[in-house]
Amino acid sequence: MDWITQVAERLRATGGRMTTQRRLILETLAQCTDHPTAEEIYQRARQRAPDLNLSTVYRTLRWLEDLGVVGTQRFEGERPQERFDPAVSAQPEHHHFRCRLCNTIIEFPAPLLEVLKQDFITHYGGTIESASLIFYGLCESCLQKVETYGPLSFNPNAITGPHERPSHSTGRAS
Amino acid sequence: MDWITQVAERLRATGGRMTTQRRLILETLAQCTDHPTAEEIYQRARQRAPDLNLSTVYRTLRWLEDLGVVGTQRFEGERPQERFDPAVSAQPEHHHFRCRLCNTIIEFPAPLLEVLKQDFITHYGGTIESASLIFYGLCESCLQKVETYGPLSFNPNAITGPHERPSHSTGRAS
DNA sequence: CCCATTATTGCAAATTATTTGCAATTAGTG
DNA sequence: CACTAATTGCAAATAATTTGCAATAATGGG
Repeated sequence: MDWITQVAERLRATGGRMTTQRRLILETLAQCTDHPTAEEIYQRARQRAPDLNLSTVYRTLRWLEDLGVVGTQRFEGERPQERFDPAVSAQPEHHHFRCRLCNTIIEFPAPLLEVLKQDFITHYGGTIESASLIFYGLCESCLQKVETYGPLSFNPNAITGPHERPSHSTGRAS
Repeated sequence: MDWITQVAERLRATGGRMTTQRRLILETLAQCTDHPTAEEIYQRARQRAPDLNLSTVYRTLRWLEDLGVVGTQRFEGERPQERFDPAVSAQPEHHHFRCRLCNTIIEFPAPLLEVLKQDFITHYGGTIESASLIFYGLCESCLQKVETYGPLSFNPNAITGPHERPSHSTGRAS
């Protein structure tokens, strides 16, 4: 039984219905190798069904999130939007590296994290149900480029001082 | 030299000016033991200067963020808003545990994370410049309560099925 | 110590991501 | 095939955050 049928089954079990739109969104997700935003998923799915609506995409994504079929991530330095991670059901515990220059995301397992969790509980008590670990840095290929050509001028995280932020200025012409 | 003077100095160094509002916001931040939202900082600061404006709070916070004086965090399951962390300059590398029931945040150091970073680089190359680690679970005191009284009914993360999300419904009366 | 320069503020309006009410549609059931 | 309730599309509502602009205020120089 393939992934979509599996999801459909879980859906039925709770009184849900498998619709054309939901199938389309599931198929779109199945083809993703990245971490798209709701808008991106909408655009990709829309190529096959132009009258698909963005609300439907959001509703479907929230539903999949509740089902644990997709995960959500927020990355620093981005517009305050959510990215969806179609890979959670395949590899429940994976984490993310994000390249500050090319924005590539690398998913990696971190079994050692269990030790960190245990450490935490030993000190503070309680229980840990889930964990989110994100590394930020340069991926190998961007690192090479920087080493070859020197620091790239469009570095989005460059600190420019208090009154001149890269994207959001204080409202004065510079 | 205290923290505020230090920040002020860095500000001057880049052509910035220390204003009443900025000092007020800095003082407010210095008293925080939690991770407030911009709105919360605004409300607290406003008690001493009622005509302070929310935009000013945002602008000041972004400026402090660029300076590395405050950090920002987004927690799962919250409205898509940012929380600000006044503790970053004091302890640059600390991480967060968030209790799913009482929302308490515990900050903890994780020296072992260095091993994880090294692990990653060994496998994938590149460099790691920063890391964000968040644990979600129950804090010791909520765990006790749950063990004593049974699962709490208001569990905000409870999975309720596809068509009935806790907060955002699909638009149908249930 | 006052003035000029220019960073900063307050305000209101704009943006952006996301959610929601509702009438029309449609999947699944008998 | 008809019925019922889940789902959709649409448009409008929220909510967090940013921005343009005129007015204000901090600093450096006379």
